[in-house]
Amino acid sequence: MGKETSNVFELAVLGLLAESAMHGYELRKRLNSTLGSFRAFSFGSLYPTLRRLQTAGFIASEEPVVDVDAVPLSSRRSRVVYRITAEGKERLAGLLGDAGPQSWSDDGFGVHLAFFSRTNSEARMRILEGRRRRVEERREGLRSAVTRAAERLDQYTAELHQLGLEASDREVRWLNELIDHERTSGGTSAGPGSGPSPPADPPPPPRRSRSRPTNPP
Amino acid sequence: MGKETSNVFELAVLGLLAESAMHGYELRKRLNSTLGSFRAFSFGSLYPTLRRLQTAGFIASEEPVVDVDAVPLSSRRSRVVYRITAEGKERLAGLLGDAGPQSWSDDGFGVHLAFFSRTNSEARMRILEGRRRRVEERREGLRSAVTRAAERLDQYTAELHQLGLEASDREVRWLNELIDHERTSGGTSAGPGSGPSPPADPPPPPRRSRSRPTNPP
DNA sequence: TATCAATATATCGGGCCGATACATCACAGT
DNA sequence: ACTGTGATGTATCGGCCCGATATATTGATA
Repeated sequence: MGKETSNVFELAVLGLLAESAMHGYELRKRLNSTLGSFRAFSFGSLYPTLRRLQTAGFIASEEPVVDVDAVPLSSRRSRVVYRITAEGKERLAGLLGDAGPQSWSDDGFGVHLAFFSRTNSEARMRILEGRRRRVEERREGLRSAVTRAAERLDQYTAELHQLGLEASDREVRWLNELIDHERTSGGTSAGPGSGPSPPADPPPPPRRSRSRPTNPP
Repeated sequence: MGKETSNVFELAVLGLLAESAMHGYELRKRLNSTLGSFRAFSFGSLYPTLRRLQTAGFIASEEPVVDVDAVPLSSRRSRVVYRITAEGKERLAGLLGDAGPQSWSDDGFGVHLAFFSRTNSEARMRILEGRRRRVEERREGLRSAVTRAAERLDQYTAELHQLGLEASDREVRWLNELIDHERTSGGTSAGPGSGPSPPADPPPPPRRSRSRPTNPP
């Protein structure tokens, strides 16, 4: 009976701790800079999450015990460093491969994307396609919302929805390019249980940005 | 004193009930079609909100009591109709004029915008400018996030942030046009008690349409 | 030394939501 | 007439998430 707490944080925290052990404050900074901009990870969520993960055995806390030597007894408090455990790594692998509904959500998708280099091609595909379906649905909803608002003569709302409609449309096109790229150059490992280790396969960086050159090669 | 529960729902519910009394299910449908697309209003939020508003005296429930006649004792359940009270109307006026932080949030802005025709020009201005500041901040955050992600060679995340950056940029431009329009032709919106204008002067419909990030994942 | 800002950990109240459980009703298929 | 299926309709519960808040410790600055 899986609990399936869902929890977008879980993936984010485990993913970061898998790279290197660190303490809460640092964790939160990285969360908000690296993955951030999607959502603001607050302490009120972080610490409970850390405790949950610790209770579950996915992470362990180590106070940097300097014990004797140079430290009498006070000082040397705070700065609780967390590291991922073996079970945590398994859990992380499971979460990375899980292309469930939470991975198409706005928040979940961003977090999953941030760890795409550690996600196998098949899961990437399912996540991208799921996200696309999700955004297409939103787009259709917006489309009728624009019509409805226009009929109600609510110009303000109509334009706001129009704005969202265009944004959704752009995201769908972006996803199409990503999926295209994934299909042509990423689909080498088809089987689910097949070779899980593409030895040294850096994330196939998809090209993009039609309207904006921004990133010259 | 002021509770300031914030509560985006409060404005949305009061705003709709001010137009006409209706029951929960209908309320939710309108919420999700008229204002919807920003967020999914769920029953798990709606009913507690209704109870809160009722307790506060802002709305009143009326069961369409058919009592005797044609109904033995069972049946004639469900369909609890809610109507706004005098206090509720005052509260609504207060919320409409409140250009606080919650009105620049993604959700809050959409709801406020939906009732712009009943919002006076000054509050509209403050809301639009506040929203613009908010989106500009997000845009700057995204800008540096793109750079950071590019430096980390995380092409996926960099592109996602780029997508959000462009969307934010479009929203800022859209807001600029709205604000421009408001500045040049605003001021015709009346206060709460003023008479309706038969000669037809609906919300000043600004032209153009750009994108809107919805909520950039 | 005093003070300020950043670092760092932690909790609490309350709101919001997905899931779920009930009923009632309209209506189509049989 | 019977049945079942889906829409209508009201409601609650558990759990997560977040803003606000409290409290130390450190480093820099005046």
